[in-house]
Amino acid sequence: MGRAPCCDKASVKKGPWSPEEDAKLKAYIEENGTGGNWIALPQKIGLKRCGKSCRLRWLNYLRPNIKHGDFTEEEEHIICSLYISIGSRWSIIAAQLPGRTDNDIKNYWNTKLKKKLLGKRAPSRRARANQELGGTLAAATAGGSTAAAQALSSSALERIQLHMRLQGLYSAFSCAGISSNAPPQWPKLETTLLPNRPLPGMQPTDAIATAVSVQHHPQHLVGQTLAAAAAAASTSEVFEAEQLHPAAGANYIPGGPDQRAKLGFCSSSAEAGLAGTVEMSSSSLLGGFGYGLHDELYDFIYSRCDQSVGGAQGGVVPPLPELQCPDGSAIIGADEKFSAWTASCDHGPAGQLIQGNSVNLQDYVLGYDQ
DNA sequence: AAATGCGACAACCGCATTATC
DNA sequence: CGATAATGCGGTTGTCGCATT
Repeated sequence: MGRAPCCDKASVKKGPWSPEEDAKLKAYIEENGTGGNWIALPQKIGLKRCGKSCRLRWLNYLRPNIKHGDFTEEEEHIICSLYISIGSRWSIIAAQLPGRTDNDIKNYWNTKLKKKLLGKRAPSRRARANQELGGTLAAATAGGSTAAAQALSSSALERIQLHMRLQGLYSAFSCAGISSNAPPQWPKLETTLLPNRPLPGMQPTDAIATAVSVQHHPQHLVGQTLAAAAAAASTSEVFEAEQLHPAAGANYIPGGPDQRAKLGFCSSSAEAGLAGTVEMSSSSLLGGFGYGLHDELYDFIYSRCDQSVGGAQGGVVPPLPELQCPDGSAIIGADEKFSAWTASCDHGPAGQLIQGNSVNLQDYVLGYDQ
């Protein structure tokens, strides 16, 4: 037997909200609040709407201080950085951008930012490229974990591409001697793959809990903000753990160090001596089983490396498998090859944004706190 | 001028989680 | 402690307007 519907579909109005409906809902909530019961609210005020619909309308459009459109460059930075590190956890990302809703950010990412950063191509070419990339990834693991590569979600591929693109761009700028003294602004995705990682195929519940580690400068507020966001995302387990293991700092990942992978971004090496750490466990952030994108990446990388280069040694990130550029122009493997390729591509505005190897979240946070 | 394609965005749907009884 | 209801969240769809053919 299926789940009971939250409302009577037949008697509920759907589609765009009228100004009258908006006014009714807004007036009631401003005066009385939601009353802690969205389901009953529409009946109270005579709206033929589902409670969920009312909630969505209020949260996304009617509540005070909502901003729409015109995302700033700083906001784009934050969205990209967080997307790389935690994926499509839009509510958490939205928590970093006051006035923005998860729906807004999601739409902005899907319609603009993704294309901007991953490169906009004609649909047919793009579709072909994705197909080729997927096929190449699968082929790269032939004889090994082909299934693991094939199982790599489109979101994972997207983030691999974004990561590679950003790193490629960074390398290109570094090689050119640009911005050597400029403040770091973009994340360098730091992947620390620890040894003794269980092999793919084990039960999800045994899978490694991946942690996103955001290290920050002591006086910066980003930690507080991230902490608030993470707390809101029910990651209190990690924070409690950190309090219990203060000495462990950034290296503490619940569940045992020998079965952990860490994938995230950190501030520049010039900011070494970091005092605070915020960790978000992928077991809560990336899915119920703690088996999410990072694990997919790990599976993919290691299913290849275990055979070809003997796996990771000493926490060194193995090179990504050889890939064919989406336009078919080159076979790429090592970062420098990809850098050369990306440098030759049309990066659009994103290219102007890449200047360093880290992200200065505190600047944005301070700005929005004003 | 009409048809078609495409991008942007609002809204819906279903699942997961949390709260309550 | 289990069942049920309410809420939160992310993916997907529908619709509208603009651009192109």
